[in-house]
Amino acid sequence: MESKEVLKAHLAKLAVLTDEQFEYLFSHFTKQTFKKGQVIITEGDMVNCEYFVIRGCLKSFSINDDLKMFILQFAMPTWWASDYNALYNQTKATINVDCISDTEVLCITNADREKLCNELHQLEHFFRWRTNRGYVATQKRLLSFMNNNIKHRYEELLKSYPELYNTVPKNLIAAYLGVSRETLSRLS
Amino acid sequence: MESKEVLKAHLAKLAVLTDEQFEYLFSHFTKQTFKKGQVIITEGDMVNCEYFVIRGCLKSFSINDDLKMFILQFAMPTWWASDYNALYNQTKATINVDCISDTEVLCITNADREKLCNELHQLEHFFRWRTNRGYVATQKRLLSFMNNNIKHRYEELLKSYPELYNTVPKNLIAAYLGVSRETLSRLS
DNA sequence: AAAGTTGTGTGATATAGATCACATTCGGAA
DNA sequence: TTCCGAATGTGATCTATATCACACAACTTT
Repeated sequence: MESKEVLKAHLAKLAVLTDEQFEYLFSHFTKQTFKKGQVIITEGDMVNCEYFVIRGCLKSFSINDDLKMFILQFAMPTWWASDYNALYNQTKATINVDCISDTEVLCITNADREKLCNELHQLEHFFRWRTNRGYVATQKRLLSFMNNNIKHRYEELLKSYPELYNTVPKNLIAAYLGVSRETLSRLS
Repeated sequence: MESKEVLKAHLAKLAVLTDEQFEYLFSHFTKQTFKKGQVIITEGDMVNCEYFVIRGCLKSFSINDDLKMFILQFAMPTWWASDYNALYNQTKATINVDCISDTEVLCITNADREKLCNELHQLEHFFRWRTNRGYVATQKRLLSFMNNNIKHRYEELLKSYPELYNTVPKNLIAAYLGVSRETLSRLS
């Protein structure tokens, strides 16, 4: 399936758009490809775009003062990624985004998204629901952190995203779960 | 200031609405008052409404298998609260909401919010941005959990919400920060 | 004012997970 | 095919925080 079709099918789940409307909004996206390990957003830089993953896998992450990495999000195909704090508030990035594997994305600027949301009520509806879902998912993750032990969280993660088990090295899974790779390895 | 004025001023920060439009949407809200300790949402129940706090303070929280409470959110005046996971997906509540002090709220049903968002593009815009902010705030909290020690997180919280220091007992602050009250007490 | 209830401080001990150290396996590049 | 770095497993400590236990202060309620 072509990237255009992937986006169209994705939008159709939450928004009703005519073909003309879709063609119009699609003209605001640009296709980009990256190699494994390439960096897309670097801490400290300004952020202008968000990325819709077509193929491959991204991670967004931060490095703390002790040089420990924490992964905020993996982004598999049909997921969106950016530093939303920086993007929405037009401030410098506080997180990084890079490629876990060779990746193809569709990219749209913050300004274009806002313009399109203003022009197309249905698109504003789509983006409201995308954020609603992200908000609820992040709250759930916070609750899981506080309420469940690591083993439980690991099993929960693998149940929700079985594809991660083979795609993503264990040290990255550990960085997502917020434990050391040694502890993850000892789980069972 | 009357509750109607509070909501109007709050909406005006992100949406442009005529007086008629505001009156129309306000007619969908109902005013409710609760006493300190009263429960608004109970785990396991269905959730139909979300609440805009006018006066007082709410907390949303979960209790895990070890009977430990984790506070997902405090809701001070002009904050919104509900179990959004349950509300958006029309499933049973997994968190509780109750009153830290005597509280007055404006209440709107999920169905009415969706209806109004569909009728008024500007309101959909408002709710998209409200969730955007909530999403970013929750991500920041997750990052702070992983990257900062308790003392740092406590100071960060008091800097962001100094009113909590005198309003909310320390055991609840501990439950929000995800530490025992003893550890919080030993901090400085 | 007495009595219960809720909130807070602090010592002693227990424990989950981090950290350090090293061995082993695996997959890609020369 | 060999070599090197990345990924993984596992033992031996270390440490931050939880847990238990108690004292006391600060409120409500009667």
